Amino acid sequence: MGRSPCCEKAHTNKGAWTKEEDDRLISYIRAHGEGCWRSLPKAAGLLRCGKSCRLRWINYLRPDLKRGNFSEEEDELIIKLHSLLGNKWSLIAGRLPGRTDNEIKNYWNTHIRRKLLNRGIDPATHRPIADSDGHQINNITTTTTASPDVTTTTTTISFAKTTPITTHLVKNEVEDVKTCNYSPDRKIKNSSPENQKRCPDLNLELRIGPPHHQNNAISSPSSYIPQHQQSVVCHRQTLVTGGRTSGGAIICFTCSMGIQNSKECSCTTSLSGTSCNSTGYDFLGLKNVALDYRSLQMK
DNA sequence: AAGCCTTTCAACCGCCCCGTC
DNA sequence: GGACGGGGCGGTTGAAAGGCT
Repeated sequence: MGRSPCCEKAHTNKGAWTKEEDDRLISYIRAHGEGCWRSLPKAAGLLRCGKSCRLRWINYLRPDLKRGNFSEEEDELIIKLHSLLGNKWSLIAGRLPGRTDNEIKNYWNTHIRRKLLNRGIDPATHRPIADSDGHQINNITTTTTASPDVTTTTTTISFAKTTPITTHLVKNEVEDVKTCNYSPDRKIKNSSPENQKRCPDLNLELRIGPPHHQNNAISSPSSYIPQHQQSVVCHRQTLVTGGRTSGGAIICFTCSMGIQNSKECSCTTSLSGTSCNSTGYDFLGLKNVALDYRSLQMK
């Protein structure tokens, strides 16, 4: 027995929304707020599927939407987040106020993909595209600068036909992702074949800077846990080894993303008052201060 | 001007997760 | 513990707009 359809398809409109339908939806949500999407169309007098109403509201009618072109900063943030999260458009959208997952997804497919290809980067893997012989077509050089608080590595990627691209990576940011089977969304099965396949694609060749030495744990690239052994074990290792330190506090990557003490994290640090919170660790601009994972999803 | 091709993006579809009973 | 319903997500589609010949 299949599940019941979300709406009576025979009596619903499809396709582009009319101004009148938009007005009805807006005025209904203004009056009653977002609620049960299934019953909303009937209550609002719309011949639309509830899901269609939700989509229309979220992607187009919401008052806090930022319309217009993406800025260069937004472009780069999307690229960076995509390299870490993959096609998790809702999570990426959560870091771009006023943008929707659908909008970012479309923008990725129409603009950023091409932009990366022009740079000689495979948009799926974020790795340099190899030539027909399998050789990478670029040169990567790195320089490292150290300040008392943070070690910053500058990676310059040179292409034969394009201008150099320079990325600035804070020490161990990439390492955090490499070693941690981090799953910001519980839909990502850490141990699933799909995810295990995807993790190596997280720009891993850009692992830069000396490995982190903490608590006699993993200290060199060669001692990373083999991928097939990663999962909870890997995660716990990462809690110790993958995080950055600041003032002696060890910062769990997962905590830094605001997911501590969830199923993804069993470390003892707390956002609400101990090490993580006090450090102000800024991962991709994700200041952990008051960062709630739920807020990433925004919707 | 007309026809064809390409690009863009709003909207749909099907699946999955989670909460409730 | 299992069934069910609602909501959310990512992938895909197709109409409209723009560009090119």
